Amino acid sequence: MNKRDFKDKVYSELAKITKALSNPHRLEIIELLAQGECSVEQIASQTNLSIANASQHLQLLKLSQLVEINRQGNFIYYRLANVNVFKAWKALRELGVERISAIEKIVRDFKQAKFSLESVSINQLLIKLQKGRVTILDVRPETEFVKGHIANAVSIPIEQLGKRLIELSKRNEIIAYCRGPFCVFADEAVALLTKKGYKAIRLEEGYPDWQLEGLPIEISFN
Amino acid sequence: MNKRDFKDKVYSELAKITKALSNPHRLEIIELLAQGECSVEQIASQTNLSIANASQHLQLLKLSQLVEINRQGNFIYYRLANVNVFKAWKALRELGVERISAIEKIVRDFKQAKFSLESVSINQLLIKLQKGRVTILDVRPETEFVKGHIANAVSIPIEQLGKRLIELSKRNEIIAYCRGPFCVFADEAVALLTKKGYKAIRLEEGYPDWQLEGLPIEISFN
DNA sequence: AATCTATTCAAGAAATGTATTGAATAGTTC
DNA sequence: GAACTATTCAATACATTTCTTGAATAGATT
Repeated sequence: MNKRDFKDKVYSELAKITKALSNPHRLEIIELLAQGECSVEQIASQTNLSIANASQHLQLLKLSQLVEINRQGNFIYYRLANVNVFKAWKALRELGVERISAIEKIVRDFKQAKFSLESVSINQLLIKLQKGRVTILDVRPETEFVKGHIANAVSIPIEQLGKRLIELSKRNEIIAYCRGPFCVFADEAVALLTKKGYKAIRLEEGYPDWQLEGLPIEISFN
Repeated sequence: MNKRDFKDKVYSELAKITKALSNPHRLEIIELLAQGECSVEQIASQTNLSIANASQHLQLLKLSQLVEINRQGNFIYYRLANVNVFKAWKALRELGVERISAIEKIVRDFKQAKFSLESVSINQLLIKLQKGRVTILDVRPETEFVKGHIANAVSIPIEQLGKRLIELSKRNEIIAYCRGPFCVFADEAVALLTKKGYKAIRLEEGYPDWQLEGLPIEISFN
């Protein structure tokens, strides 16, 4: 094998992995799995794909060793193969947000119509926590909260928030978080809470980013 | 715009950027540009592409805002748009090296035949530097050395190394480096130096990794 | 063993990505 | 401004990716 053949092989393997990531549905699946493992059906319904199509994408991700499976009863649960998968996803996300004005514009257009554009970063949240008087609110679906959440966070899934406001104290500032910067659950929560007279702001990043930093998390067992 | 449309748009933009990276030639081009800016012709010859084909790939990278151009006289020089492009490339590289045994195997098969598999990391090099008695040797083409290199490194391009051994002292340990983990210039250098009685080992990472860490570099002007 | 259920497979149509070729362009030099 | 040079464009052929549909499979439950 000469040097050129060697290079061609290495880069084409690398491209295979990158190709496995370079599809909108698979990127969304990666973000979803970063919240915790999911069955095929859950993935399909969360991402608006047919079951067969979701399965096909998952096969491809599995082939590229980006996800792994875990059979439990009738269900097959998929999860990210390891933390580097999320790291690569995050690097792409940051590249996207920074470089491609198209994404920024899409996000701004969509949010500006309905939501505040303000947010706090993980580091800013840590400072606020030291000072106290903060409620961390997880507005993802409860299944995701159960699989792992920021330590001491309260779970009120976004679609229940309207009915469960009473559980939140007006004396604390509320920091709402969700799956990540492209997820609007937290924006919806902040919009509702602000309207009802709460002081609320969203966390810029999502649960997987918090977890990646090695910050304290909790997992619910039942 | 509803929430589903919003997600579809965001992820498909993100996928576009990722697609721009997901081709073996474009990944190789990114790595090459991480060494410093290059003209189309240089890129084509380094990557074994036809000029027209290299140009086509570069157009695509430019369209995705991953690279930028700088016209000087007759030549158009391409460079990475910013450091996040290299960061994303690095994240993919690390994902690849760790997850895909195929890459590891290709690297091992190719190198084991000819080269030592030993290497030092950037951190290990920093420790060695404190102790002294180390020569840092840049074996990339001189054009790349000129565009930026590790501070105090000596430049002897790999194809001149045989004739210029006299410039190196046998009293120092020689740390050879090149473009990155997939580049074999440093391995070739270590093989030659070891054969000639020098104590030599390669740096695992490449110049762009060193630069990304914010470690001291030098740029030659002329 | 028969049935059920979640998931995967297989085939085909449509869309997208890639390399090659030769012509076109835009800027430089004479 | 004519000739030159580096780069890009355009058209084509070919390969790859993606979605849809309906059938197949593998494991769990009865």
